Amino acid sequence: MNSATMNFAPATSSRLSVAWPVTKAMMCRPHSPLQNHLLAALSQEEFDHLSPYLELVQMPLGEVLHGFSGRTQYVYFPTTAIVSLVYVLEDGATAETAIIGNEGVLGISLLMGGENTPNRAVVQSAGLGYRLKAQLLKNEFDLAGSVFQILLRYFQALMTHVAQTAVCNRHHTVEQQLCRFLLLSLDRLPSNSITMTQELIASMLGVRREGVTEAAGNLQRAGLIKYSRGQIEVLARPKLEKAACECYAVVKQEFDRLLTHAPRCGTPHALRQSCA
Amino acid sequence: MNSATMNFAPATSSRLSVAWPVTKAMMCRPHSPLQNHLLAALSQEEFDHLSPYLELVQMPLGEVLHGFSGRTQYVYFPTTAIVSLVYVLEDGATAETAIIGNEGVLGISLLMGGENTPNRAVVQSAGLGYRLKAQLLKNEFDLAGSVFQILLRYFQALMTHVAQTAVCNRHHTVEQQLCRFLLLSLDRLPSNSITMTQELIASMLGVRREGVTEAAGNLQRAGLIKYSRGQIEVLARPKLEKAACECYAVVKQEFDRLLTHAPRCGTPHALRQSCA
DNA sequence: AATCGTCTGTTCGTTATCGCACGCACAGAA
DNA sequence: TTCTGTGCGTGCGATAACGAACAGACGATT
Repeated sequence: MNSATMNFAPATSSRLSVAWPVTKAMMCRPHSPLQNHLLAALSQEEFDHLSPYLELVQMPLGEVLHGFSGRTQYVYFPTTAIVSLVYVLEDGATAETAIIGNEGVLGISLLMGGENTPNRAVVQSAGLGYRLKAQLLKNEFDLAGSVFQILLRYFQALMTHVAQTAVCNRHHTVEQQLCRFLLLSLDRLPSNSITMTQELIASMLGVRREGVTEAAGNLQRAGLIKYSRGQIEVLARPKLEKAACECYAVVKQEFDRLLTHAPRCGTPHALRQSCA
Repeated sequence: MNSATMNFAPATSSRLSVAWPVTKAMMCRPHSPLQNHLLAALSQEEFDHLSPYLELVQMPLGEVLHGFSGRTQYVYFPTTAIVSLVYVLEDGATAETAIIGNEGVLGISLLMGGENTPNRAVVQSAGLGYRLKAQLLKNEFDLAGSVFQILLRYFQALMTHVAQTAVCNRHHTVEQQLCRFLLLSLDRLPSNSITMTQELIASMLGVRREGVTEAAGNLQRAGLIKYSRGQIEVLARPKLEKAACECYAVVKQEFDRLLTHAPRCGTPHALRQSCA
């Protein structure tokens, strides 16, 4: 078994052994479902219809939101949390195929006919999010409307993301992929700081922990990042973008292209309407 | 530049330099749109609505059905052809992220808001297919209905396929991936024979031609396959399935699960109605 | 202050794949 | 038949990543 896979191997447990707490910094700002771009992109009418059913939930590091066995009943709209779609091979080896943060929704495939998904969704960065009974959204979905259009656009962008990841896995070095990963994570976080151990990153990228150590060491010596015990700070983002493979830009551009009507996190509700 | 990528490097040309002809064997059987599983799964009413607009087209090897530049106006329903979604990196390196044959449709992402796709679709195995002006299907799509449900299920299965490929790229050997590739191709072909050079397979898998030569040689010595100058014959499919990584089975099962209502290729039209 | 668990740094031998080069075999054309 | 192009086999050094083992460094707990 690949040592980089140990994090997700204990399928019987729903959590990793380590969990970063939800800090006060995460809580002090007023939390609103509108921090999730998809929810923010709904029309006023559709949002009002769903909002009574949105539950604010903590999403601690390592929580497995759904997997092979559990019949998931919720879709999750992360606001400050980041979730990874992790495929688990028979031998326990893992690899991330997509990152879902405040730009997206987790569990959309539940709305498309399947009752479960062939992957696990693991919280990659602790934070908050809103969950919604999947059936409620499915009702909306079945009636079509703008919810429908938005979700489909998102699903397409997600597909691009996954596919680009596949190519990246084949052709790019660990260091390039680390840069891509950090940038994609950064785009879904409010600060320049990422809370994530090298061991966890390794299991996400599907490589050895030592490989991440070496790549991260190079980036740190070059002054692009600074890190210590699970805290990674990005010092020179432009340089990081140059050090990354093109996969990052491709995915980002595709998301921007497809989801430009979704306003950024924190846009006031009133303003939002002018976008419609 | 990776030598395995040369096949798709000349973006100015819409074809590879070599094209296998559409043989008489491909033409002698009566061709019907119902050989495509998605078309066959439509209700009688929806099928009748679309069928006047379906055009039978040849799909010669290497034809680029759509890419970055060309605004594609058609969706393609292959019947005997196989199309690969090929992602092309900046340096010209290529990797396939999905295979589309008579079980699916090419260009569905055009219906979901995007006008182009971030990949190229290259005919991997010459054959026939039906094309349809994308706008016509989009009209159906916008009105919802069972077309809608079917396409979404397919899209989800495709997503699984792509994602599994990403994992496979990361963790499995060339030989395992070759087996997976052959099996997935076989499932979309009527015989035990695959017409494909090792060079082409290499560019699909994103590996060197020599790597395919070595892996294929192993399989041939073990009696699983027999090949000569672009003709690959599968002699022992069960053994091939054992030699493949689990990615093949995962993808196949997911397609079966999501698309069980789509009858097999060649099912008479009358029978088809009983499935609705 | 001492201890312990976790995170990170480093080394070493092994392996898979790469990139390149060359040679052979077969099929169709001259 | 001979020539030529294409497909396939093989060998070789280089490289990236692997697997394993261990050492140091830091933080939290006692």
